[in-house]
Amino acid sequence: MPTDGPSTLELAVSSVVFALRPHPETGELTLWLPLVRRIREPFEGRWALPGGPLDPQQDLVESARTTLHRTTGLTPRHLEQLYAFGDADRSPGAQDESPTRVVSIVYWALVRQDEDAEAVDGENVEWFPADDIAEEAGPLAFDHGVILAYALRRLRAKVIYSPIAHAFLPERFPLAQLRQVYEAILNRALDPSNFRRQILAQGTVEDTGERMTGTAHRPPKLYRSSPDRSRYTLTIQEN
Amino acid sequence: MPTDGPSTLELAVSSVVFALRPHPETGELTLWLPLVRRIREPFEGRWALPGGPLDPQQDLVESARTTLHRTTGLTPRHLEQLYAFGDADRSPGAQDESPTRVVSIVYWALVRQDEDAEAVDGENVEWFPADDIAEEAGPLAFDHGVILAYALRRLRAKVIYSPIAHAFLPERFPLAQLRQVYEAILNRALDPSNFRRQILAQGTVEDTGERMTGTAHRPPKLYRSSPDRSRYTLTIQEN
DNA sequence: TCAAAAGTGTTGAACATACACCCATGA
DNA sequence: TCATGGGTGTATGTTCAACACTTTTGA
Repeated sequence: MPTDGPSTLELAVSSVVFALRPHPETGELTLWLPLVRRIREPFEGRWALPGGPLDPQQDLVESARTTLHRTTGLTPRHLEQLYAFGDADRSPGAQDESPTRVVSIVYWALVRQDEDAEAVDGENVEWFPADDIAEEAGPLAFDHGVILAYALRRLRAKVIYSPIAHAFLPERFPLAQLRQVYEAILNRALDPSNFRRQILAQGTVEDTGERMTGTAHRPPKLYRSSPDRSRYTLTIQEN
Repeated sequence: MPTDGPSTLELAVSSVVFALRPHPETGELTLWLPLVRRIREPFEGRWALPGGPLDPQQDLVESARTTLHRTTGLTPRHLEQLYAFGDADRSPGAQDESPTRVVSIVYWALVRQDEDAEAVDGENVEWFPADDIAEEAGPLAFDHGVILAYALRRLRAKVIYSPIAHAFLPERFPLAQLRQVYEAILNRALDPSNFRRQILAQGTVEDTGERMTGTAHRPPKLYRSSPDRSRYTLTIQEN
Protein backbone atom coordinates (compact mmCIF):
# COMPACT_ATOMS: atom_id res chain seq x y z
CA MET A 1 0.00 0.00 0.00
CA PRO A 2 1.47 3.37 -1.00
CA THR A 3 2.25 5.73 1.85
CA ASP A 4 1.15 8.69 -0.19
CA GLY A 5 -1.56 8.73 -2.78
CA PRO A 6 -3.07 11.20 -5.21
CA SER A 7 -4.82 14.19 -3.68
CA THR A 8 -6.65 15.64 -6.64
CA LEU A 9 -9.47 13.98 -8.49
CA GLU A 10 -10.42 14.19 -12.12
CA LEU A 11 -13.39 12.82 -13.96
CA ALA A 12 -13.03 11.67 -17.55
CA VAL A 13 -15.42 10.14 -20.05
CA SER A 14 -14.11 7.68 -22.66
CA SER A 15 -15.73 5.50 -25.28
CA VAL A 16 -15.25 2.17 -26.93
CA VAL A 17 -16.70 2.59 -30.42
CA PHE A 18 -17.57 -0.51 -32.40
CA ALA A 19 -18.24 -0.55 -36.13
CA LEU A 20 -18.49 -3.45 -38.55
CA ARG A 21 -16.19 -3.45 -41.56
CA PRO A 22 -14.64 -6.14 -43.75
CA HIS A 23 -11.44 -7.60 -42.41
CA PRO A 24 -8.43 -6.48 -44.50
CA GLU A 25 -7.23 -10.04 -45.00
CA THR A 26 -10.15 -12.44 -44.87
CA GLY A 27 -12.71 -9.96 -46.19
CA GLU A 28 -15.19 -11.11 -43.57
CA LEU A 29 -17.19 -8.66 -41.53
CA THR A 30 -15.45 -7.91 -38.24
CA LEU A 31 -15.49 -5.47 -35.36
CA TRP A 32 -13.35 -2.36 -35.72
CA LEU A 33 -12.74 0.47 -33.32
CA PRO A 34 -10.99 3.84 -33.40
CA LEU A 35 -8.05 4.66 -31.15
CA VAL A 36 -6.32 7.97 -30.51
CA ARG A 37 -2.56 8.34 -30.32
CA ARG A 38 -1.41 10.15 -27.20
CA ILE A 39 0.70 13.18 -27.99
CA ARG A 40 1.94 13.86 -24.48
CA GLU A 41 2.98 12.12 -21.32
CA PRO A 42 1.95 9.93 -19.71
CA PHE A 43 2.01 7.17 -22.31
CA GLU A 44 3.08 9.47 -25.13
CA GLY A 45 2.95 7.66 -28.47
CA ARG A 46 0.68 4.89 -27.28
CA TRP A 47 -2.87 4.31 -28.48
CA ALA A 48 -5.80 5.13 -26.20
CA LEU A 49 -9.58 5.16 -26.20
CA PRO A 50 -11.09 8.43 -27.38
CA GLY A 51 -12.16 10.53 -24.42
CA GLY A 52 -11.53 13.60 -22.35
CA PRO A 53 -12.27 15.40 -19.11
CA LEU A 54 -15.89 15.93 -18.17
CA ASP A 55 -17.23 19.43 -18.69
CA PRO A 56 -19.25 20.26 -15.53
CA GLN A 57 -22.01 21.70 -17.71
CA GLN A 58 -22.46 18.55 -19.75
CA ASP A 59 -24.32 15.31 -19.17
CA LEU A 60 -22.08 12.24 -19.11
CA VAL A 61 -23.49 10.86 -22.32
CA GLU A 62 -23.24 14.25 -24.02
CA SER A 63 -19.60 14.38 -23.12
CA ALA A 64 -19.03 11.02 -24.76
CA ARG A 65 -20.92 12.19 -27.83
CA THR A 66 -18.96 15.41 -28.34
CA THR A 67 -15.56 13.81 -27.86
CA LEU A 68 -16.54 11.12 -30.30
CA HIS A 69 -17.69 13.57 -32.89
CA ARG A 70 -14.57 15.65 -32.52
CA THR A 71 -12.19 12.73 -32.91
CA THR A 72 -13.97 10.48 -35.40
CA GLY A 73 -16.60 12.63 -37.11
CA LEU A 74 -19.24 10.14 -35.99
CA THR A 75 -22.47 10.63 -34.06
CA PRO A 76 -23.54 7.10 -33.20
CA ARG A 77 -27.16 6.68 -32.08
CA HIS A 78 -26.43 3.78 -29.82
CA LEU A 79 -24.46 4.99 -26.83
CA GLU A 80 -24.63 3.14 -23.55
CA GLN A 81 -22.78 3.30 -20.27
CA LEU A 82 -20.37 0.44 -19.75
CA TYR A 83 -18.59 0.85 -16.45
CA ALA A 84 -16.81 3.33 -14.21
CA PHE A 85 -13.12 2.62 -13.74
CA GLY A 86 -11.65 4.33 -10.76
CA ASP A 87 -9.16 2.40 -8.68
CA ALA A 88 -6.79 4.73 -6.86
CA ASP A 89 -3.75 3.25 -8.59
CA ARG A 90 -5.04 2.92 -12.14
CA SER A 91 -2.55 3.18 -14.99
CA PRO A 92 0.46 2.19 -12.87
CA GLY A 93 2.96 3.26 -15.51
CA ALA A 94 1.92 6.84 -15.08
CA GLN A 95 2.17 7.13 -11.33
CA ASP A 96 5.38 9.12 -11.15
CA GLU A 97 4.48 11.76 -13.69
CA SER A 98 0.83 12.21 -12.75
CA PRO A 99 -0.18 12.30 -9.10
CA THR A 100 -3.72 13.00 -10.23
CA ARG A 101 -6.36 10.39 -9.55
CA VAL A 102 -8.56 9.87 -12.59
CA VAL A 103 -11.97 8.20 -12.56
CA SER A 104 -13.12 7.26 -16.06
CA ILE A 105 -16.71 6.64 -16.95
CA VAL A 106 -16.66 4.51 -20.06
CA TYR A 107 -19.39 4.36 -22.68
CA TRP A 108 -19.67 2.05 -25.59
CA ALA A 109 -21.03 3.05 -28.95
CA LEU A 110 -22.34 0.96 -31.83
CA VAL A 111 -22.05 2.56 -35.24
CA ARG A 112 -24.75 1.96 -37.84
CA GLN A 113 -23.46 0.88 -41.21
CA ASP A 114 -24.94 3.96 -42.86
CA GLU A 115 -23.51 6.24 -40.17
CA ASP A 116 -20.09 4.73 -40.67
CA ALA A 117 -19.74 6.55 -43.99
CA GLU A 118 -19.33 9.81 -42.04
CA ALA A 119 -16.23 8.55 -40.28
CA VAL A 120 -13.26 10.83 -40.80
CA ASP A 121 -9.77 9.79 -39.88
CA GLY A 122 -8.12 12.50 -37.86
CA GLU A 123 -4.40 13.20 -37.59
CA ASN A 124 -3.84 10.92 -34.65
CA VAL A 125 -6.88 8.70 -35.01
CA GLU A 126 -6.75 5.26 -36.53
CA TRP A 127 -9.19 2.33 -36.78
CA PHE A 128 -8.15 -1.22 -35.87
CA PRO A 129 -9.80 -4.65 -36.06
CA ALA A 130 -10.89 -5.29 -32.47
CA ASP A 131 -9.34 -8.72 -32.17
CA ASP A 132 -5.98 -7.66 -33.59
CA ILE A 133 -5.38 -4.70 -31.30
CA ALA A 134 -2.47 -6.31 -29.49
CA GLU A 135 -0.51 -6.98 -32.71
CA GLU A 136 -1.47 -3.86 -34.59
CA ALA A 137 -1.57 -1.19 -31.91
CA GLY A 138 0.66 -2.64 -29.21
CA PRO A 139 -0.16 -2.22 -25.52
CA LEU A 140 -2.68 0.55 -24.96
CA ALA A 141 -2.24 3.54 -22.67
CA PHE A 142 -3.44 3.47 -19.06
CA ASP A 143 -5.68 0.47 -18.36
CA HIS A 144 -7.45 0.83 -21.68
CA GLY A 145 -6.49 -2.69 -22.73
CA VAL A 146 -8.48 -4.07 -19.81
CA ILE A 147 -11.39 -1.79 -20.60
CA LEU A 148 -11.44 -2.89 -24.22
CA ALA A 149 -11.35 -6.56 -23.29
CA TYR A 150 -14.26 -6.00 -20.95
CA ALA A 151 -16.25 -4.15 -23.61
CA LEU A 152 -15.75 -6.97 -26.09
CA ARG A 153 -16.81 -9.56 -23.56
CA ARG A 154 -19.91 -7.57 -22.70
CA LEU A 155 -20.83 -7.06 -26.34
CA ARG A 156 -20.58 -10.76 -27.09
CA ALA A 157 -22.57 -11.65 -24.00
CA LYS A 158 -25.24 -9.06 -24.54
CA VAL A 159 -25.87 -9.79 -28.20
CA ILE A 160 -27.40 -13.14 -27.31
CA TYR A 161 -30.06 -11.86 -24.91
CA SER A 162 -30.75 -8.38 -26.21
CA PRO A 163 -31.44 -6.98 -29.67
CA ILE A 164 -28.38 -4.70 -29.75
CA ALA A 165 -27.20 -6.22 -33.01
CA HIS A 166 -29.86 -4.15 -34.75
CA ALA A 167 -27.95 -1.04 -33.73
CA PHE A 168 -25.35 -1.83 -36.39
CA LEU A 169 -27.91 -1.77 -39.21
CA PRO A 170 -29.72 1.03 -41.03
CA GLU A 171 -33.46 1.70 -40.82
CA ARG A 172 -34.42 -1.14 -43.16
CA PHE A 173 -32.49 -4.33 -43.72
CA PRO A 174 -32.87 -7.95 -44.89
CA LEU A 175 -32.55 -10.68 -42.28
CA ALA A 176 -29.42 -12.03 -43.90
CA GLN A 177 -27.65 -8.81 -43.00
CA LEU A 178 -28.77 -9.06 -39.41
CA ARG A 179 -27.45 -12.59 -39.37
CA GLN A 180 -24.10 -11.40 -40.68
CA VAL A 181 -23.92 -8.95 -37.80
CA TYR A 182 -24.49 -11.73 -35.30
CA GLU A 183 -21.93 -13.91 -37.07
CA ALA A 184 -19.37 -11.12 -37.03
CA ILE A 185 -19.82 -10.44 -33.33
CA LEU A 186 -19.98 -14.07 -32.24
CA ASN A 187 -17.37 -15.22 -34.70
CA ARG A 188 -19.26 -18.28 -35.88
CA ALA A 189 -21.69 -19.24 -38.62
CA LEU A 190 -25.42 -19.43 -37.90
CA ASP A 191 -28.01 -21.53 -39.69
CA PRO A 192 -30.00 -19.10 -41.87
CA SER A 193 -33.36 -20.82 -41.53
CA ASN A 194 -33.24 -21.26 -37.77
CA PHE A 195 -31.88 -17.76 -37.33
CA ARG A 196 -34.86 -16.41 -39.23
CA ARG A 197 -37.30 -18.28 -37.02
CA GLN A 198 -35.66 -17.20 -33.78
CA ILE A 199 -35.54 -13.55 -34.71
CA LEU A 200 -39.13 -13.51 -35.93
CA ALA A 201 -40.27 -15.39 -32.82
CA GLN A 202 -38.73 -12.86 -30.46
CA GLY A 203 -40.59 -10.07 -32.21
CA THR A 204 -37.75 -7.57 -32.35
CA VAL A 205 -38.17 -6.95 -36.07
CA GLU A 206 -41.20 -6.29 -38.22
CA ASP A 207 -41.84 -6.74 -41.91
CA THR A 208 -41.87 -3.47 -43.86
CA GLY A 209 -43.70 -5.06 -46.79
CA GLU A 210 -40.89 -3.93 -49.07
CA ARG A 211 -38.20 -5.95 -50.73
CA MET A 212 -34.64 -5.19 -51.60
CA THR A 213 -34.13 -4.71 -55.34
CA GLY A 214 -31.11 -5.19 -57.52
CA THR A 215 -29.81 -8.20 -55.63
CA ALA A 216 -27.97 -10.90 -57.47
CA HIS A 217 -30.85 -13.29 -56.93
CA ARG A 218 -34.20 -13.64 -55.23
CA PRO A 219 -35.00 -10.29 -53.57
CA PRO A 220 -35.22 -10.54 -49.78
CA LYS A 221 -37.87 -8.87 -47.62
CA LEU A 222 -36.86 -5.76 -45.76
CA TYR A 223 -37.43 -5.52 -42.03
CA ARG A 224 -37.14 -2.75 -39.49
CA SER A 225 -36.43 -3.20 -35.80
CA SER A 226 -39.57 -2.88 -33.71
CA PRO A 227 -39.87 -0.11 -31.16
CA ASP A 228 -38.34 -1.44 -27.98
CA ARG A 229 -40.70 -2.95 -25.43
CA SER A 230 -37.80 -2.29 -23.05
CA ARG A 231 -38.21 -5.84 -21.91
CA TYR A 232 -34.57 -6.21 -22.76
CA THR A 233 -32.87 -2.89 -22.44
CA LEU A 234 -31.61 -1.86 -19.08
CA THR A 235 -30.54 1.54 -20.23
CA ILE A 236 -31.44 4.21 -17.81
CA GLN A 237 -33.68 7.21 -18.13
CA GLU A 238 -32.54 9.49 -15.36
CA ASN A 239 -35.69 11.59 -15.40
CA MET B 1 -31.70 24.50 -21.30
CA PRO B 2 -30.31 26.52 -18.39
CA THR B 3 -28.30 29.58 -19.30
CA ASP B 4 -25.92 28.91 -16.49
CA GLY B 5 -24.89 25.55 -15.10
CA PRO B 6 -22.80 24.23 -12.26
CA SER B 7 -19.10 24.93 -12.43
CA THR B 8 -17.69 22.64 -9.77
CA LEU B 9 -17.72 18.89 -9.88
CA GLU B 10 -17.97 16.41 -7.06
CA LEU B 11 -17.71 12.63 -7.08
CA ALA B 12 -19.75 10.59 -4.63
CA VAL B 13 -20.17 6.88 -4.04
CA SER B 14 -23.50 5.51 -2.82
CA SER B 15 -24.90 2.04 -2.25
CA VAL B 16 -28.14 0.18 -2.47
CA VAL B 17 -27.93 -2.51 0.19
CA PHE B 18 -30.30 -5.45 -0.03
CA ALA B 19 -30.95 -7.88 2.82
CA LEU B 20 -33.67 -10.49 3.22
CA ARG B 21 -35.87 -10.28 6.29
CA PRO B 22 -39.43 -11.36 7.11
CA HIS B 23 -42.08 -8.86 6.13
CA PRO B 24 -43.62 -7.20 9.23
CA GLU B 25 -47.17 -8.02 8.11
CA THR B 26 -47.17 -11.13 5.98
CA GLY B 27 -44.16 -12.70 7.63
CA GLU B 28 -42.81 -13.71 4.23
CA LEU B 29 -39.19 -13.18 3.32
CA THR B 30 -38.74 -9.87 1.47
CA LEU B 31 -36.08 -7.43 0.40
CA TRP B 32 -35.13 -4.74 2.87
CA LEU B 33 -32.70 -1.87 2.54
CA PRO B 34 -31.25 0.79 4.81
CA LEU B 35 -31.76 4.50 4.19
CA VAL B 36 -30.15 7.48 5.83
CA ARG B 37 -32.06 10.56 6.88
CA ARG B 38 -30.54 13.77 5.60
CA ILE B 39 -29.75 16.22 8.35
CA ARG B 40 -29.02 19.23 6.18
CA GLU B 41 -30.06 20.93 2.98
CA PRO B 42 -30.68 20.06 0.28
CA PHE B 43 -33.49 17.62 1.00
CA GLU B 44 -33.18 17.94 4.77
CA GLY B 45 -35.37 15.39 6.53
CA ARG B 46 -35.77 13.14 3.51
CA TRP B 47 -34.40 9.62 3.23
CA ALA B 48 -31.41 8.92 1.00
CA LEU B 49 -29.11 6.07 0.01
CA PRO B 50 -26.06 5.69 2.22
CA GLY B 51 -23.04 7.26 0.58
CA GLY B 52 -20.54 10.06 0.66
CA PRO B 53 -17.86 11.92 -1.24
CA LEU B 54 -15.03 9.90 -2.72
CA ASP B 55 -11.74 10.06 -0.87
CA PRO B 56 -9.05 10.52 -3.58
CA GLN B 57 -6.90 7.91 -1.81
CA GLN B 58 -9.55 5.23 -1.87
CA ASP B 59 -10.71 2.79 -4.51
CA LEU B 60 -14.34 3.21 -5.53
CA VAL B 61 -15.41 -0.05 -4.00
CA GLU B 62 -13.48 0.66 -0.81
CA SER B 63 -15.31 3.92 -0.48
CA ALA B 64 -18.64 2.12 -0.73
CA ARG B 65 -17.47 -0.39 1.86
CA THR B 66 -16.36 2.16 4.45
CA THR B 67 -19.48 4.30 4.18
CA LEU B 68 -21.58 1.21 4.52
CA HIS B 69 -19.77 0.02 7.58
CA ARG B 70 -19.99 3.42 9.20
CA THR B 71 -23.72 3.81 8.66
CA THR B 72 -25.02 0.25 9.05
CA GLY B 73 -22.29 -1.70 10.82
CA LEU B 74 -22.28 -4.15 7.94
CA THR B 75 -19.44 -5.41 5.75
CA PRO B 76 -21.23 -7.23 2.92
CA ARG B 77 -19.07 -9.57 0.85
CA HIS B 78 -21.04 -9.06 -2.31
CA LEU B 79 -20.46 -5.53 -3.58
CA GLU B 80 -20.85 -4.75 -7.25
CA GLN B 81 -20.94 -1.63 -9.34
CA LEU B 82 -24.38 -0.72 -10.59
CA TYR B 83 -24.24 2.48 -12.60
CA ALA B 84 -22.84 6.00 -12.65
CA PHE B 85 -25.47 8.71 -12.41
CA GLY B 86 -24.28 12.07 -13.54
CA ASP B 87 -26.66 14.20 -15.56
CA ALA B 88 -25.83 17.88 -15.21
CA ASP B 89 -29.25 18.66 -13.73
CA ARG B 90 -29.70 15.75 -11.37
CA SER B 91 -31.80 16.25 -8.24
CA PRO B 92 -33.73 19.22 -9.65
CA GLY B 93 -35.17 20.18 -6.26
CA ALA B 94 -31.73 21.13 -5.06
CA GLN B 95 -30.64 23.33 -7.91
CA ASP B 96 -31.04 26.67 -6.20
CA GLU B 97 -29.23 25.83 -3.01
CA SER B 98 -26.42 23.74 -4.51
CA PRO B 99 -24.76 24.86 -7.73
CA THR B 100 -22.41 21.92 -7.38
CA ARG B 101 -22.57 19.17 -9.99
CA VAL B 102 -22.45 15.74 -8.38
CA VAL B 103 -21.65 12.51 -10.18
CA SER B 104 -22.61 9.44 -8.14
CA ILE B 105 -21.16 6.04 -8.69
CA VAL B 106 -23.64 3.60 -7.25
CA TYR B 107 -22.84 0.14 -5.91
CA TRP B 108 -25.22 -2.51 -4.81
CA ALA B 109 -24.57 -4.85 -1.93
CA LEU B 110 -26.16 -8.15 -1.02
CA VAL B 111 -26.09 -9.03 2.67
CA ARG B 112 -25.68 -12.63 3.73
CA GLN B 113 -28.20 -13.83 6.29
CA ASP B 114 -25.46 -14.51 8.79
CA GLU B 115 -23.84 -11.12 8.18
CA ASP B 116 -27.16 -9.40 8.74
CA ALA B 117 -26.91 -10.07 12.47
CA GLU B 118 -24.17 -7.45 12.67
CA ALA B 119 -26.48 -4.72 11.41
CA VAL B 120 -26.70 -1.81 13.82
CA ASP B 121 -29.32 0.86 13.48
CA GLY B 122 -27.70 4.27 13.71
CA GLU B 123 -29.34 7.49 14.82
CA ASN B 124 -30.57 8.46 11.38
CA VAL B 125 -30.49 5.08 9.72
CA GLU B 126 -33.58 2.97 9.21
CA TRP B 127 -34.39 -0.20 7.26
CA PHE B 128 -37.43 -0.42 4.98
CA PRO B 129 -39.08 -3.17 2.92
CA ALA B 130 -37.92 -2.42 -0.64
CA ASP B 131 -41.35 -2.52 -2.23
CA ASP B 132 -42.97 -0.28 0.38
CA ILE B 133 -40.46 2.57 0.19
CA ALA B 134 -42.92 5.02 -1.33
CA GLU B 135 -45.47 4.58 1.48
CA GLU B 136 -43.08 4.19 4.37
CA ALA B 137 -40.26 6.58 3.52
CA GLY B 138 -41.95 9.04 1.18
CA PRO B 139 -40.11 10.46 -1.82
CA LEU B 140 -36.38 9.99 -1.52
CA ALA B 141 -33.76 12.74 -1.73
CA PHE B 142 -32.10 13.66 -5.04
CA ASP B 143 -32.82 11.08 -7.75
CA HIS B 144 -32.41 8.20 -5.33
CA GLY B 145 -35.90 6.92 -6.04
CA VAL B 146 -34.93 6.35 -9.66
CA ILE B 147 -31.70 4.69 -8.63
CA LEU B 148 -33.49 2.36 -6.25
CA ALA B 149 -36.04 1.38 -8.89
CA TYR B 150 -33.22 0.60 -11.28
CA ALA B 151 -31.39 -1.48 -8.71
CA LEU B 152 -34.49 -3.52 -8.00
CA ARG B 153 -35.10 -4.10 -11.68
CA ARG B 154 -31.51 -5.19 -12.18
CA LEU B 155 -31.56 -7.52 -9.20
CA ARG B 156 -34.72 -9.24 -10.44
CA ALA B 157 -33.34 -9.54 -13.95
CA LYS B 158 -29.94 -10.77 -12.88
CA VAL B 159 -31.12 -13.39 -10.46
CA ILE B 160 -32.49 -15.48 -13.31
CA TYR B 161 -29.28 -15.75 -15.33
CA SER B 162 -26.60 -15.50 -12.67
CA PRO B 163 -26.11 -17.21 -9.33
CA ILE B 164 -26.24 -14.00 -7.26
CA ALA B 165 -29.01 -15.39 -5.06
CA HIS B 166 -26.34 -17.45 -3.32
CA ALA B 167 -24.87 -14.21 -2.02
CA PHE B 168 -27.73 -13.92 0.45
CA LEU B 169 -26.95 -17.26 2.08
CA PRO B 170 -24.28 -18.43 4.52
CA GLU B 171 -21.52 -20.90 3.70
CA ARG B 172 -23.75 -23.97 3.84
CA PHE B 173 -27.46 -24.10 3.19
CA PRO B 174 -30.27 -26.46 2.16
CA LEU B 175 -31.80 -26.00 -1.28
CA ALA B 176 -35.13 -25.00 0.20
CA GLN B 177 -33.49 -21.89 1.62
CA LEU B 178 -32.02 -21.01 -1.74
CA ARG B 179 -35.46 -21.41 -3.23
CA GLN B 180 -36.90 -19.06 -0.66
CA VAL B 181 -34.35 -16.46 -1.69
CA TYR B 182 -35.41 -16.73 -5.31
CA GLU B 183 -39.06 -16.59 -4.30
CA ALA B 184 -38.48 -13.50 -2.20
CA ILE B 185 -36.66 -11.68 -4.97
CA LEU B 186 -39.00 -12.71 -7.77
CA ASN B 187 -42.11 -12.47 -5.64
CA ARG B 188 -43.61 -15.74 -6.78
CA ALA B 189 -43.67 -19.36 -5.70
CA LEU B 190 -41.39 -21.88 -7.41
CA ASP B 191 -41.93 -25.61 -7.75
CA PRO B 192 -39.54 -27.26 -5.27
CA SER B 193 -38.76 -30.32 -7.36
CA ASN B 194 -38.13 -28.46 -10.60
CA PHE B 195 -36.13 -25.83 -8.77
CA ARG B 196 -33.87 -28.52 -7.35
CA ARG B 197 -33.22 -30.00 -10.77
CA GLN B 198 -32.47 -26.66 -12.38
CA ILE B 199 -30.03 -25.56 -9.72
CA LEU B 200 -28.23 -28.90 -9.69
CA ALA B 201 -28.10 -28.92 -13.49
CA GLN B 202 -26.42 -25.51 -13.68
CA GLY B 203 -23.73 -26.70 -11.30
CA THR B 204 -23.58 -23.59 -9.15
CA VAL B 205 -23.89 -25.58 -5.92
CA GLU B 206 -22.19 -28.68 -4.65
CA ASP B 207 -23.18 -31.25 -2.06
CA THR B 208 -21.27 -30.94 1.21
CA GLY B 209 -22.20 -34.47 2.26
CA GLU B 210 -23.67 -33.06 5.45
CA ARG B 211 -27.26 -32.67 6.47
CA MET B 212 -29.06 -30.12 8.54
CA THR B 213 -30.06 -31.48 11.94
CA GLY B 214 -32.86 -30.51 14.25
CA THR B 215 -35.36 -29.79 11.50
CA ALA B 216 -39.01 -30.43 12.08
CA HIS B 217 -38.93 -33.29 9.63
CA ARG B 218 -36.71 -35.06 7.14
CA PRO B 219 -33.27 -33.47 7.35
CA PRO B 220 -32.22 -31.81 4.08
CA LYS B 221 -28.78 -32.04 2.51
CA LEU B 222 -26.51 -29.05 2.91
CA TYR B 223 -24.93 -27.47 -0.15
CA ARG B 224 -22.32 -24.82 -0.68
CA SER B 225 -22.03 -22.58 -3.73
CA SER B 226 -19.33 -23.77 -6.10
CA PRO B 227 -16.37 -21.55 -6.85
CA ASP B 228 -17.39 -19.32 -9.73
CA ARG B 229 -16.45 -20.47 -13.21
CA SER B 230 -16.90 -16.76 -14.02
CA ARG B 231 -19.00 -17.83 -16.96
CA TYR B 232 -21.67 -15.67 -15.45
CA THR B 233 -20.02 -12.88 -13.56
CA LEU B 234 -19.09 -9.77 -15.40
CA THR B 235 -17.47 -8.16 -12.43
CA ILE B 236 -14.25 -6.49 -13.31
CA GLN B 237 -10.72 -7.09 -12.19
CA GLU B 238 -8.94 -3.87 -12.96
CA ASN B 239 -5.47 -5.33 -12.78
C1' DT C 1 -48.54 -43.90 12.53
C1' DC C 2 -49.14 -39.30 11.13
C1' DA C 3 -47.78 -34.80 9.32
C1' DA C 4 -44.62 -32.42 6.74
C1' DA C 5 -40.88 -31.49 4.09
C1' DA C 6 -37.13 -33.87 1.15
C1' DG C 7 -36.32 -35.87 -2.89
C1' DT C 8 -37.38 -38.95 -7.39
C1' DG C 9 -39.99 -40.33 -11.55
C1' DT C 10 -42.99 -39.56 -15.42
C1' DT C 11 -45.58 -37.32 -18.80
C1' DG C 12 -46.83 -34.06 -22.34
C1' DA C 13 -45.87 -29.59 -24.31
C1' DA C 14 -42.71 -26.15 -26.04
C1' DC C 15 -38.58 -25.30 -28.19
C1' DA C 16 -34.08 -25.99 -30.71
C1' DT C 17 -31.17 -28.19 -34.31
C1' DA C 18 -30.30 -30.18 -38.53
C1' DC C 19 -31.33 -30.46 -42.99
C1' DA C 20 -34.38 -31.51 -47.09
C1' DC C 21 -36.77 -28.94 -50.13
C1' DC C 22 -39.26 -25.24 -52.81
C1' DC C 23 -39.16 -20.18 -54.58
C1' DA C 24 -37.78 -16.17 -57.21
C1' DT C 25 -34.68 -13.69 -59.46
C1' DG C 26 -30.40 -12.19 -62.73
C1' DA C 27 -27.54 -13.80 -65.87
C1' DT D 1 -32.04 -22.97 -67.79
C1' DC D 2 -28.96 -22.68 -64.17
C1' DA D 3 -26.82 -20.95 -60.09
C1' DT D 4 -27.69 -18.70 -55.87
C1' DG D 5 -29.37 -17.04 -51.91
C1' DG D 6 -34.32 -16.39 -49.89
C1' DG D 7 -37.58 -18.75 -47.49
C1' DT D 8 -40.68 -22.95 -45.67
C1' DG D 9 -41.49 -27.62 -43.86
C1' DT D 10 -40.44 -31.40 -40.99
C1' DA D 11 -38.20 -35.00 -38.13
C1' DT D 12 -35.48 -35.68 -34.05
C1' DG D 13 -33.71 -34.56 -29.70
C1' DT D 14 -33.62 -31.60 -25.61
C1' DT D 15 -35.47 -28.79 -22.08
C1' DC D 16 -39.17 -27.54 -18.99
C1' DA D 17 -43.61 -27.25 -16.16
C1' DA D 18 -46.81 -29.94 -13.73
C1' DC D 19 -47.71 -33.22 -10.56
C1' DA D 20 -47.93 -38.08 -8.75
C1' DC D 21 -45.32 -40.62 -5.82
C1' DT D 22 -41.77 -42.38 -2.48
C1' DT D 23 -38.55 -41.36 1.51
C1' DT D 24 -37.17 -39.81 6.01
C1' DT D 25 -37.48 -37.65 9.99
C1' DG D 26 -39.81 -35.59 14.78
C1' DA D 27 -43.62 -35.73 17.33
